Amino acid sequence: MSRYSATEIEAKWQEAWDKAGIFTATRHGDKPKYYVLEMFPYPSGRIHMGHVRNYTMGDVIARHKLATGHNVLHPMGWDAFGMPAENAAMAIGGHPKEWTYGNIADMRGQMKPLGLSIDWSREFATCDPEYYGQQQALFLDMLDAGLVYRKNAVVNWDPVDMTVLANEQVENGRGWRSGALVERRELTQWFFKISSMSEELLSALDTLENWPAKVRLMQENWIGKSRGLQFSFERTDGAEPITVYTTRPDTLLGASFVGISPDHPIAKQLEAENPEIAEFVAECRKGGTTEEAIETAEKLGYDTGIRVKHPLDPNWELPVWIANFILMDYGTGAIFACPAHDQRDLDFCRKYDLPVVDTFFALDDDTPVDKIAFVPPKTEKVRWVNHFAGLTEATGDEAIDTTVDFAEKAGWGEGVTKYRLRDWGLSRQRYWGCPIPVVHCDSCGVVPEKKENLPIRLPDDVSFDKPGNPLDRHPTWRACACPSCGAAAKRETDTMDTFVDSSWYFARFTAPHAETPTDLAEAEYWMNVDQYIGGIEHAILHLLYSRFFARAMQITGHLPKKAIEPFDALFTQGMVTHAIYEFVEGLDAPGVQGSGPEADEELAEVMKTNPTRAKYLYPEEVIEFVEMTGEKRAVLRSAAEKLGINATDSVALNNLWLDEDARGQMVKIIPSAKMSKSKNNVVDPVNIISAFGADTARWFVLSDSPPERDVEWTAAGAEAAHKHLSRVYRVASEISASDNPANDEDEALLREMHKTIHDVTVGVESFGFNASIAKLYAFTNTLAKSKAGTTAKRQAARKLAQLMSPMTPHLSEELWQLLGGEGLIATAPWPVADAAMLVDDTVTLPIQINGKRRAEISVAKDMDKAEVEKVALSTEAVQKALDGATPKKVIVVPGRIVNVVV
RNA sequence: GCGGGCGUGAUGGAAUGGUAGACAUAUCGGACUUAAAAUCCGAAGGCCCUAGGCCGUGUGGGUUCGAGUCCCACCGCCCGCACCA
Repeated sequence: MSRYSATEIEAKWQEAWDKAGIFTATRHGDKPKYYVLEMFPYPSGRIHMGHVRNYTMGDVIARHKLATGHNVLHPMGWDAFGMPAENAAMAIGGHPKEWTYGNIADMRGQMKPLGLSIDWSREFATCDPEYYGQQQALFLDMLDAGLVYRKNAVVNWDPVDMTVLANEQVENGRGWRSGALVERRELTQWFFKISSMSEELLSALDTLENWPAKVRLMQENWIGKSRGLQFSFERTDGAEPITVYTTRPDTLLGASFVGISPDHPIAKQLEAENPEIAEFVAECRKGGTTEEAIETAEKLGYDTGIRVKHPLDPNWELPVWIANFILMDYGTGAIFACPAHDQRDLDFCRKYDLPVVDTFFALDDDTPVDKIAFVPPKTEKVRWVNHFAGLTEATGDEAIDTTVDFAEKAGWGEGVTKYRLRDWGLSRQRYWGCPIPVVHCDSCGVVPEKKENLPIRLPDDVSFDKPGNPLDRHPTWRACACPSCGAAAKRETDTMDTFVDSSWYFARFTAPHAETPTDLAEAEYWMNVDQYIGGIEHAILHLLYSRFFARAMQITGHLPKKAIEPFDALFTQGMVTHAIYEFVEGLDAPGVQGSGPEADEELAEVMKTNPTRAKYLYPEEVIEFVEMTGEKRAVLRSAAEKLGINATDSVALNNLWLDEDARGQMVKIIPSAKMSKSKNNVVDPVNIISAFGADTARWFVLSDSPPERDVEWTAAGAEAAHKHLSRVYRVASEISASDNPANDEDEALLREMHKTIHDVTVGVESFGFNASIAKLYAFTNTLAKSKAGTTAKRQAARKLAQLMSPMTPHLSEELWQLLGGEGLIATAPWPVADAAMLVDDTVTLPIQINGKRRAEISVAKDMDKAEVEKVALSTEAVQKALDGATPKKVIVVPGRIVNVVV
C-alpha cells in the first residue's frame, strides 16, 4: 500500500479536471445557475495565505454547488491598475505593463496548484485594453446619462510627485511616497454623481438580507442621512443672509454665534479684502484633509465683525466667526453654535470667551454647563425649561419635529434631509490607469471621445524618471482631433481611480469577451452574484461603488433590472495571522523571555536604552516550547543548537530558560498578528504546497477558526492537517484492501454516516466550515475504529471522500477512484442524508433534578411523554431526591431531556 | 464622542434556551521499535486523598422547570466612523 503523496495526486487530478472541462461555464442547460465570486486580487506578484483562504472558501461553495446540480460560474481575474506598478517602475526601472503582466503570470502559476474550480477561460485583467476600453464606453454612457460631471474640488496635492493623493495616502500631512507636505489645492476633477443615489443606496440596504449586518451598518453610517432645519440669518449690514443647517433646531434659543467654513464664499470674499483674514484662512488650510490633521488641529476662529439677527428676536445680535472645524462640503458650510448643548461649540466658546447661554432642557440634575455640554437625548423624554414652540416635556426627536413644524409655519425655515455621502472624485494624475476618454478642444471645450475610437490606449513609450504623470509630457499622445469639430485638440491625461475598475468586473465576467461592456442575455442569465466573498476592508468603498455602478449600468442599459443589487449574499472572511518573534540582540538581560505582561514591560524597558537593536525573526529561527508555568516561550534556535539542545526536548529548553548563563537572548512572542513582510512572519503558500500539498493548506485554513474570524497559521496545525489527510488515505486504503463480511456493526456505522452527511452539508451551506471539518474528523475516527463489514465501510469511506471533496478535492478524487466510485467525484451527486437514519431507535435522555443533571435513561425514541416520565421517576437518583414525596413538576422534552422539580 | 461586535480549559474553538468544553493543537502516560520517526491506545476544566460530591462559560443581578445562549448594569478587549453641525 502506497503512502499519501500530495504532489503526485494533485497534478494528476488537476489535469483530469482540465481535460474534462468541468469548470467551464456555459449559459445553456436547464440546471439552476450559481455565480460564486471571490474579490479578485491585485497582482502584487505573490499569492499569500489570505488569498488561499479566500479562494478556498469560494471553491468549497462552488464545488458543493456543482455537486448539487448547479450550473456554476466561478471566475478569476486581476485588479491590475494602480500605483504599485508605477512605484516599481520608479524604484527599480522597467515598465508598469511588463511588471504587472509578469506578476499576473507568476501569481496564476502559484494559484493553479491550489486546484480551484475556476473557469480560466473567462480570466481578464483590468489593464487589458479589451477591458478598460469597455470601461471607457461605460464612462461615456454615464456621461450621457448625467451620472458624471466635472467640477472644482479641494484635493490633497503632493507638490513633489505632482499628483492628487487619496486621503489614505497622506500620512501626518505628508505624501506617503515623497514625504512632502501635502497642500490643499482646488482642481477641476471628474466626479460620479453617487450622491444623487444616496437615498436609494441607503434604503436598498434593507433588501440585502444575506449581507453581514455590520457591513450594512457601516454603509448606512457612511451615507449618513440626517434630518434637520435649514434657515437663514439676516445680516445687520443688509448683505446676503447666511444660510445654516442644523440637526438640533430645538436648541436655537441657545445660539451663541454663527460659524462659517474657511472655504465659505463669505470667507473667500473677506480673504480677498482683508490680509489678516487671508492669513488666518491660509493657516486653516494647512495640513491637508486627513484624519490626523483634523484630529490634532486645534479649534481656530476669527471674528469677521459681521453681525446677524436671531430669527426669533430681531434685537438679538450674534457675531459671525470663521471656524476651522466647519466643513464646506457638509450642509451649507455654515452653522449656528449652541455651546450649552454641543461639546465642540462649547470648547470654541470657552477658548474665545464667547457667551455660554443657559440650558434649555433639564435632566434629573440642574448642574450648570461648565466644561461638559448637555446633549439633549433623542428618544428620552426631558423637561424643556424654555422652548419657543411652547414645549414643556418631549423627547429630542419630538422637539425637533415640533421645531421644524414651527419654523415652516412661521415661514423662516424648512425641514431638509442631508447626506454625508459625497460625490466620488475619480480623476487621478497617474499613468497606470484607465484613460478618461475625453478631449479638450479650444473651441468646443470638453468633448467626449467617439465610441468607435475606443479603446483610448495607454502609450507604451513612457518614462518614470521624472515625477508627475508621464502622459502629461508624452510628445505625441495628447494630440488628437476634436471629436466634435475635427480641429487639433488635446486628450485628457487624467486616468480613472482604480476603484472604477473593480466596480463592474463582476458584470464583465458574465461575458468577458463581449464587444460591449456586457452582453445583456448573459448578464440576465448569470447575474446576480449569488455568493460574494472577500475582506471586511472593502465593506464601504468597493461595495458601495459597485452598488452605484450596478444602478448606473442599469440606467445606461448594460445590466438588467434584477441586477440592481449585484451581490445577493456577501461573506466577509477573516485574515490569516501568524505569530511575530521579536528579538533584541546582544542584551545583558536576564533569561530568555516569552510573552506576557512582564516580558512586555521588560522588553519595553530594554528598548528604551537599545532602540535600534530589535529585529524580527523568521519562525525557522526560533524554537517554541511550553514553560512549566504553561506560558508559551521561544528561544533562539541557534542558541539552543549551540548547546546541543533538541527542539523537542522541553526539559532542556526549560532548563535553558532558567539558566542564568544563557542570558543574552530575548525572544518576545506576539501571537496572532497580521502577516507582514517587514515582521518576517509571512508564510508563503508556495512553500506549504510543495511541503504538504494544496489539500493540506486548504484543509488547514478552513479548519481552525470560524471563517469570519482570523485564523492563526501554525506549523503544528499545518502538520496536523497533513497527518490527518494521510490518515484518511491510509484508512481508505485499508478498507479497499479488506474483505470482511457484513455484520451487526454495519448499521451503527451507516447511521453515523448519515448524521455526518447531514451535519457536514449544513456546515458547508452556512459557512460553518470549521464545524463541518470537526464532524469529518469525528467520522474518520468512527470509521477507523469500526468493525463493520467491508461493504458498509467502503460505502462510508466513499461518502467521507465526497463530503471532504469541496475542501480536499484532489485527495477525494484519489479516494473515490480507490474505492470504486464512478467518474469524477467533482461531478458526482452530493450525498443526501436519509432522514430515517438520523434518529436512533433508542435515545439517551439526561435526567435533571431541579435543573442539575443527576442521571440518564435509555428509552425508545417514540416513547410517549407519560411513559418517559414514569421511567424517569423510577430511577434511583430521582427516588432518592423525592424521598417519598410527589414531584412538584416534571418537564419532558421529547428526545432531549427530562427535568424533575422537587 | 457616536455606532457595532466579542469575553468558554494551556491554545484555536463546539454547543436550534435542554448532558458545557465536540473536534483539533499543545501536554502527559502506555504499546510497537535495538532506537528514533511514523502509527496505534489512553488520560486530561478546577477543587475535595477516594466513592461520591461541590464549583465552573469576564463580574453582579434578573427572567425560566432549566441560561454560555434571553434581559439589565458594570468591567475588559476588538472593529468601524468621526470637528458631519
